[in-house]
Amino acid sequence: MKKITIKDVAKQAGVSIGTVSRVFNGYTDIGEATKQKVLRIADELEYTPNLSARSLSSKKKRNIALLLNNLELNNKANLSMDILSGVYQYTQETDFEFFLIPITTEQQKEKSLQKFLNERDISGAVIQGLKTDDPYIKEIEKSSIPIVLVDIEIAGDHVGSVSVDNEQAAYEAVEHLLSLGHEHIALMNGRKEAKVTVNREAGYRKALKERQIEVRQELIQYANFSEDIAQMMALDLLKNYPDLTAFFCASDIMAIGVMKAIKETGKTIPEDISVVGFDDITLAQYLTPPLSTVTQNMKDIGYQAATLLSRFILNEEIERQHIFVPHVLTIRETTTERKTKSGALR
Amino acid sequence: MKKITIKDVAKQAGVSIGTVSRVFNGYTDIGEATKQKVLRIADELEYTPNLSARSLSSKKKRNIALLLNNLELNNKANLSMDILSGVYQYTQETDFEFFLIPITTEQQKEKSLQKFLNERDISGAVIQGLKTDDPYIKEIEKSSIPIVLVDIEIAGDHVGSVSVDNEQAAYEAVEHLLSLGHEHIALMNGRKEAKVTVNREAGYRKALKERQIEVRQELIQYANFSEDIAQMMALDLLKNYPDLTAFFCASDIMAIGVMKAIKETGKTIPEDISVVGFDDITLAQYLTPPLSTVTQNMKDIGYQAATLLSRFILNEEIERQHIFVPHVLTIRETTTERKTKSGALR
DNA sequence: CTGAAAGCGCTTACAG
DNA sequence: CTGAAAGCGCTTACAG
Repeated sequence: MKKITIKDVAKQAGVSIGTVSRVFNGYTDIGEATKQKVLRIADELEYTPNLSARSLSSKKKRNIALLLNNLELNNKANLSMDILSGVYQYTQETDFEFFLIPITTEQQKEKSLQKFLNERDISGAVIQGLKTDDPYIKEIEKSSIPIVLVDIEIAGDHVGSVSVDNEQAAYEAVEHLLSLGHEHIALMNGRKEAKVTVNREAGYRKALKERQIEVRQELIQYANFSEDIAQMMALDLLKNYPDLTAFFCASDIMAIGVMKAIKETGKTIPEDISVVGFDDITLAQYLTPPLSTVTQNMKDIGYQAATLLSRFILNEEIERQHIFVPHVLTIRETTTERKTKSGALR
Repeated sequence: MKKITIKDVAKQAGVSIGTVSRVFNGYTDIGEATKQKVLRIADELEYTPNLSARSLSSKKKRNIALLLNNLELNNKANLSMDILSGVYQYTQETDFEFFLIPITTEQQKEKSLQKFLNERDISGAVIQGLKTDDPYIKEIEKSSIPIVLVDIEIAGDHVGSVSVDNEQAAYEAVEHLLSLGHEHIALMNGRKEAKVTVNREAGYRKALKERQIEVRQELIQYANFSEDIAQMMALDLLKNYPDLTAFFCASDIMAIGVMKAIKETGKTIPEDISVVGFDDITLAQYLTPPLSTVTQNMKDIGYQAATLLSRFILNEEIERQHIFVPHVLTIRETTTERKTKSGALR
């Protein structure tokens, strides 16, 4: 099957290739008759413009990429696919071309972002999974490539970000626990380098402060978003601080570790210890008991990110460089009122 | 930041663009000195060849794509990301370029596979999530595009497939149940149009036959890989056939539905009813009780598929067009010996 | 070992 | 409204 090109349809239709090109690019000053004829022939021949050629010759750049950092590490939580769906849907609705580029922190050291994008004439990218100490962060700050980051905010007039309002969401989660009567609430937090870690901790502190409850530094742990580490740390916490009655975890994955630790010590969830997670990954609702958590709509995050990116690329008016996507606190069965033991604390 | 091209490095290095091109394409008949110089300059300038231009001008095609059909529907099981990792890893290890193309059954009607691939000069694709009644199946059969299908086998000398040995795996799963003393085993099967459905059913039948146990058609249900439908059907089965003591489910997602149904009827797993799933999605080990299931290594499947595809593209010797990737029966806690009631059956 | 040149499949001013 | 032509950034015979 010989590849059919613009020449073939031009010849068949008896017009020049310029004309064929024009009808395919939506030029309006084309005779209706020739336009129809070209379209008909193109259809018969099953012609589609070659995107490489187009992107080479065209000045308008309409390629956007989704860069997924450390895909395999983040795989369990399965958030990337949803973001992908959102970004992809946006490109489908508009006339952007979509590219997926998996990267790793290692690769960032070897090949600049600029190179990745130049290779494919990509005009901007949404990036997920970047940590504050990743090499690309610095590059993004000093370059002028349009970039939208998921879950991490950095400076620059060509860079935006989208996420849920992590501080507010964490605040609500902790406030939920507080309203249930819990006072000694541990925070199982993520990797210190992650922006969300800082924000979620701020929400935790704010909620406690509002209720005039002292923040106990020893109840704040950083488990690097790891189920196993969270489990270990929770075990320690449970052993050393018997007055603990609740955990707020900065990710569902860590909440799973925490729940395992709680069960290990023979306590029950939520009667003895309440747990709130963050993310609402697929797993969350299938845990026993089903996990109360902060639901983020990752597909929406992807869609919004792509939308914002396109505004940067098209040089359109930007109202806000940082977009908050709505979250909701989904209360399932890992949270309940603190049980008041006889001679309880306080 | 001006885009830097082959011309820039040629000028800087004082050579022709042809020479620069040659060093970047690994030609061996280049003076060592000029080669080093070109490389140095290219590095200083942060030059990378533009892939669009390369793919336009080059005759060798080194682009492969992963087509993911109905991504969003299959999202829960989260198998696609693993396949993606596998295919991507292969392209990284070789010098193929990787493209991801999400498609839907709807889109298949509007745009031929050929068109999708022509657009980007893609020489072959691995496709996941295709059903036997999808439009592309016919197109693949009559075209001559190198294609490797995951989980579905079709005819053609330019098409291959990779999957676990579904019949054998199902056989082992059911045999496991049989060896535990179960005799009345329901099969919660998938969508009839899926090839895996047929194969897994064959394995189920084979296992029963070997033990001379009659296959009861009424115990075989097709739940379309849906959790909810499986739940409904299992409920009916449980109601109408009280002698049932085990379920073999053709996917973990359906196993989840079945487990819900069992709990709904007040029975316990595995004491009253044993359950075996298929896939070993992330969820499986977090269920209560953790699900016994057939583990497939989807990343390996992706990697093998890409490997096979490259052989088609490069016109290399193909030993087998269908590759079986090893599976393992992972026994967790949803299966146990059939309890022998007083006056039990048989 | 290396340069000059044709060509890949398009887009887009420029004329008319 | 449409054609002719330059040009996008490369690769690759063809000479020498």
